Amino acid sequence: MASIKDVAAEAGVSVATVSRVLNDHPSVSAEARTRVMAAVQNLGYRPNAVARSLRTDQTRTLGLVISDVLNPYFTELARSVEEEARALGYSVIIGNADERPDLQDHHVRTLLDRRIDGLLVSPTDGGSPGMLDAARTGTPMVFVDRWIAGVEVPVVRADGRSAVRDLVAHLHALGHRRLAIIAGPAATTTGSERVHAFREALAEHGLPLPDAYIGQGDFQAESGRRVTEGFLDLPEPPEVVFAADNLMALGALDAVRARGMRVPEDIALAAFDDIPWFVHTDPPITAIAQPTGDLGRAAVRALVDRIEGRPPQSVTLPARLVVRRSCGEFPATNRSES
Amino acid sequence: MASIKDVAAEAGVSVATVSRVLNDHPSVSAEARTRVMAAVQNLGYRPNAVARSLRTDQTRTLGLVISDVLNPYFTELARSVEEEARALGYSVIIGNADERPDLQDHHVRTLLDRRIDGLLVSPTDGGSPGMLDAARTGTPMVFVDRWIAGVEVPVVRADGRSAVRDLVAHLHALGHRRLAIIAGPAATTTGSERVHAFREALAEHGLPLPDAYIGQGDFQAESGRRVTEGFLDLPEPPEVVFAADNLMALGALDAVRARGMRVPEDIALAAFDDIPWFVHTDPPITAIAQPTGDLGRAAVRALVDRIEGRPPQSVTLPARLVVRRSCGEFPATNRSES
DNA sequence: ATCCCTCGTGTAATCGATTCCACGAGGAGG
DNA sequence: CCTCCTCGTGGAATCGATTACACGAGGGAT
Repeated sequence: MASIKDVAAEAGVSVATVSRVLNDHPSVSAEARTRVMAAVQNLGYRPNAVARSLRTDQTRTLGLVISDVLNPYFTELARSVEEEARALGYSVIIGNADERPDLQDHHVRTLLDRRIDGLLVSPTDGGSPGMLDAARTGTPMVFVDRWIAGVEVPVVRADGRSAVRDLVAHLHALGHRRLAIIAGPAATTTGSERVHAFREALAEHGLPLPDAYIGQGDFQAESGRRVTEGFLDLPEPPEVVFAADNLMALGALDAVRARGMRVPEDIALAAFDDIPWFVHTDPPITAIAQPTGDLGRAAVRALVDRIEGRPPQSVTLPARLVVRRSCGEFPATNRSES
Repeated sequence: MASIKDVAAEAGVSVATVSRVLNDHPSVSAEARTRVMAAVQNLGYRPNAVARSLRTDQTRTLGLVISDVLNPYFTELARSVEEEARALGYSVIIGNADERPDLQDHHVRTLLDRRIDGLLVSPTDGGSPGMLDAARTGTPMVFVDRWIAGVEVPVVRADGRSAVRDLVAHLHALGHRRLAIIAGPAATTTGSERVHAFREALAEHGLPLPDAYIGQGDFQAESGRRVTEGFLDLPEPPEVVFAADNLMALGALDAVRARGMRVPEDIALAAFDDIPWFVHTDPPITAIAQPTGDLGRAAVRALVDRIEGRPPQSVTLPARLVVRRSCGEFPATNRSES
């Protein structure tokens, strides 16, 4: 592969001049410029990003460590992150933690070894050692979706509290009183916050949230199935199951169906995170939709601000309730479909 | 951030010795080794992958350019690719082409600039200039899922022909005679091959595939919707719509539903590519399942073989039909569910 | 005519690693 | 006791870029 030296030789100038042309530095004669351009064309020369990064100490690359690529919410997030980053002249390297702290750590370390300019993380647990190190040693970093308390890092996330309140009001109005939740891991903020918001919303209607109605999941489909089976085995099973993410809702649906029961006649179902398929499931699933694209874009902007020396800002965007049919229906009401 | 020089100073040895310890070269005294290890610990030193890559001319990184991250098929593929690559000591950088040739080219170029060791591509079109260049100049490369004729690159893909034959037999047995297909872009192999296989299978039953029953889609949901509307507007609409990927099936479902029609009573639906949600759609969708994980792993192994100087092999794995309820039901039959 | 700038260019240092080569110490063999 | 290896080590070149510094040519002001 042709290097800058080859270009210099071909154009009959020094490597310094070639470099100046490539980075369009002002003091290069028009003649030298055209000769260099021609040589670049002839040789099909492309600058070696590795060498450039070594010298300039910047890679124009962002790392994104997400909890689970198979979760449509995170893939949409990844997509918007890449889009915005590209618009700002950065590339993105995605690391998939699969909800495993050790994998998360592996990716953070690998990304740091590659000297990425900044890191976007949706932490899987309370913070793996490598990640905390990175935050402490001053690697530009922004948390997205989930965050870790006590770490000085901007956070870009959705606030689901008012949407959860809307959901509970909706369920209450439909006559449901025994509501259960499939929670995410308590070590994640989204895991604990959603339970918290749910409990508070229930309290507003004078409803309890007994321990038996809090199932411990891990944001994966299999745990949704397992927890739902537990609920159905209870002497007094809940009337509603609220899954804290879309994959656990999928698992819950599997479990309900395996028992030959129907949604919403036998049991109602709602989920946090909305995805296109929820419109076509049987029945269409009522969900809380996050402004995923906006979240991703805001996170990139915050990170790039931090990298380029501007003060980054934490951002919180509201989520909203999308009512469908999985919790039952009013005789006549206007329901929204996305 | 500490460099190898700092470690050398701290340990009281030369950088050469430090490097030897790090790459466990045999001729280093036990004493020097422990001193270096201690220094590494103290300083929290991590080798700079950028510098190492510049010197050794290898990045231990694979590039993966996929057609659309939002398509669950490709995200599953990406996941298995990353997994296998990690097991073999490589990282993966994913580029999302969004079915756009210009974006595909952007990613191929960016990845090449980063001097990745090899490239896994699922080409969006007949081959963008950058990609053909890469293939010609000898960048280790493997096509996955889709490929380009006439380019000397190993291909790892699924063969859907027998599954399509099974599907058509199933549809025929259910009494359907007017079968339509929503095709992918003709420039992609998966776009044209699936139509071809469908047409051949129809011919075996003496059924025609009129032009009006071939809709031109682009593997995105919106095109599935548009094409399906066209089918429904026909004087004699088809009895079955076969979508060449899962997103177009989603669009088709949208269109059918918007007309207030039901699947399979009013029109049957089948799709290429199976995804977990198809079990829970209304109705569950009959689909052709590819061995996605195996495909991803085989592709990585082929690419790494090529990179490390072993002869790479093309691989073709069979896809299989998964019958559900979206095409209608027999009075009594054994249907499989995943 | 002299001085001083500005402009275009080249030489060489540098980034952080790897690795070839040279060198000295010590042991084995004659 | 001398020679020859082997082993552990360090010096320095190298990968491909960027960039500080030096330098010579040419133009404007005095």
